[in-house]
Amino acid sequence: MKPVSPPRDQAELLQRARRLAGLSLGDLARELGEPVPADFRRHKGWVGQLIERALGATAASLAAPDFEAIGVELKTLPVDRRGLPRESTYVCTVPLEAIAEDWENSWLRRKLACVLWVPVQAEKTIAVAERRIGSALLWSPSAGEEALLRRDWEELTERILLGELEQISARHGEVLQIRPKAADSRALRHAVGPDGERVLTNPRGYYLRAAFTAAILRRHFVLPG
DNA sequence: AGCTGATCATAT
DNA sequence: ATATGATCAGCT
Repeated sequence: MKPVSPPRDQAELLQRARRLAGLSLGDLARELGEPVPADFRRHKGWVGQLIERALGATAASLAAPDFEAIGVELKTLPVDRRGLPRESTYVCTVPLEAIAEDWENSWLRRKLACVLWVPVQAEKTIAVAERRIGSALLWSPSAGEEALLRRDWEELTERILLGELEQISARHGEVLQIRPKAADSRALRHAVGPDGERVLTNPRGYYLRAAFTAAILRRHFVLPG
């Protein structure tokens, strides 16, 4: 593993990310001295961690952005041959108690304030080492995008506060959804119950629907700059 | 084919 | 234990 220093500013980060465009995962793994898994069944975070190292992410602290000094979060985006996202994107854990926050101060909003999206081919018919990295884009939510996120977040948060978490499924939310996020379905966490009591439930995460990240990619191709 | 609920590895 | 990085795999 060759260490890469953190980028000094956003321009340097973007420049580094653009260099990766067109490289295969095998190329980049070889540069970094990393073995390439045959599939991701037991290596689900492999691509993200490879790109982190390549760009010099400060993987030190947990609750901070990937590039702490310049306030940028890194997300790889698994795309098909057409360049469209195949999967939803995990954002952060859903707080289930002690939720005394509003949208402006929410964990979700902070996480999404500035994101470097790095598209990576993820079609299973392409061998992992042959999958190519796409052109990265540095994104902050537009007013419209933030309004959509906010509406979903406020609706979901209200239901959690009312103790209705068990009634929330992945079908709720237009652009944002809540799904399980844990080692397995036996993992438990405290949450607010229907009568305000403490109950145990599965940990959940916020995910961006693939249609939403597809719109982000589209916007950047339509509106360059 | 797409989506939802479940799951896997690693670091701290 | 709980956060990070996500993809898997069965069902509709």
